[in-house]
Amino acid sequence: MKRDSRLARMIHVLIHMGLLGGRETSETIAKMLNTNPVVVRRTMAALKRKGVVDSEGGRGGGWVLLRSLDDLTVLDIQKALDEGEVLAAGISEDHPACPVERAANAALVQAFDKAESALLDEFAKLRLSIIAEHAISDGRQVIPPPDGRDGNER
Amino acid sequence: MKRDSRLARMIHVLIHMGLLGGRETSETIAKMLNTNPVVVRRTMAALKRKGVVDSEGGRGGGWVLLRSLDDLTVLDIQKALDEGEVLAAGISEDHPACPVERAANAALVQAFDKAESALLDEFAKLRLSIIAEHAISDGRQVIPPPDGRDGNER
DNA sequence: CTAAAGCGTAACTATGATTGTTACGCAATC
DNA sequence: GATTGCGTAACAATCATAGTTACGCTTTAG
Repeated sequence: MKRDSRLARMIHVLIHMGLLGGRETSETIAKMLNTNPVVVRRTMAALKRKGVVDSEGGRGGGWVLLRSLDDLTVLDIQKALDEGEVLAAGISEDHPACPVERAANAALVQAFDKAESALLDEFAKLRLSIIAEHAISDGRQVIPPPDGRDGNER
Repeated sequence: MKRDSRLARMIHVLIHMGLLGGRETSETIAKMLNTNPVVVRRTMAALKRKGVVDSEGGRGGGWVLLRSLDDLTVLDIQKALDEGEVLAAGISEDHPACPVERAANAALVQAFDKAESALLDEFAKLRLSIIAEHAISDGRQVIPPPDGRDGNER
């Protein structure tokens, strides 16, 4: 449990939902992510607020994808999750009045901003539909283990 | 205590050392960073291993800068600290055999790599001597508080 | 040669973030 | 009315950075 994997997990799930095309319960999605339903609801809630998915309670309920995979980019998901900074390194706040600290921070922030722009530009280019196509052509190469497991069960 | 601030702190310290030009004890440096000497030694140890600074024990000991500010870039410090990944987000490892997860991760890694390249490129452009110059001209603008404090004491 | 100054480290605690888990309330459907 | 499923609160587990205390070793002043 080291880095933030919410973006990766949500992309994974949304593509599955787009390919399956129906309604998935948190329980089903939890199995895709090898976790439990509460974690799924927690993260999907952000996507619901931004209109990417919707949920219905009660019998026969679950989650539906509101937009097509072709209409979603990784950037859309990143923004919908509104996590904080994307970069792991940060500035220092030991002596805010020290000119040296201020100059060092200013230089770093400038570099971080350029990197973040580059990242978001790349994210904008990544359509979920394209990733789905790659998954399908990759899936043809993958020989699943006889029992359908992948060595990652509890 | 949120993000990794070691890079920012070390740049701050090295510029001070370059400007002062002498030998600084961990105690003195700790005051610059508003922390204590053990934290300083811990982080400076990495820079010592890479030949950026050297240390001497015993009376009159302390830390010396081995290279000039003009010969050091932020990238040099970043590499010397050999921290792990620079990016906060990561991939998912819930079902390594799932083609969708694999495709999603592959797309993300590609984007992360480009952003990291951009960041390191920027770091390579940032010479510590330039940052020091900015600090000096900024320092002329800053009117220090009468008692020399900056509101960040313990 | 003794004492003080400094680095080098181990060990432990504090803090914060994500993730995992349990429990319970509410809505919808059979 | 019983089951299914979302919505949340509350709490524990895990991990990384940072802070702190303690002790050993080396160097130098006197």
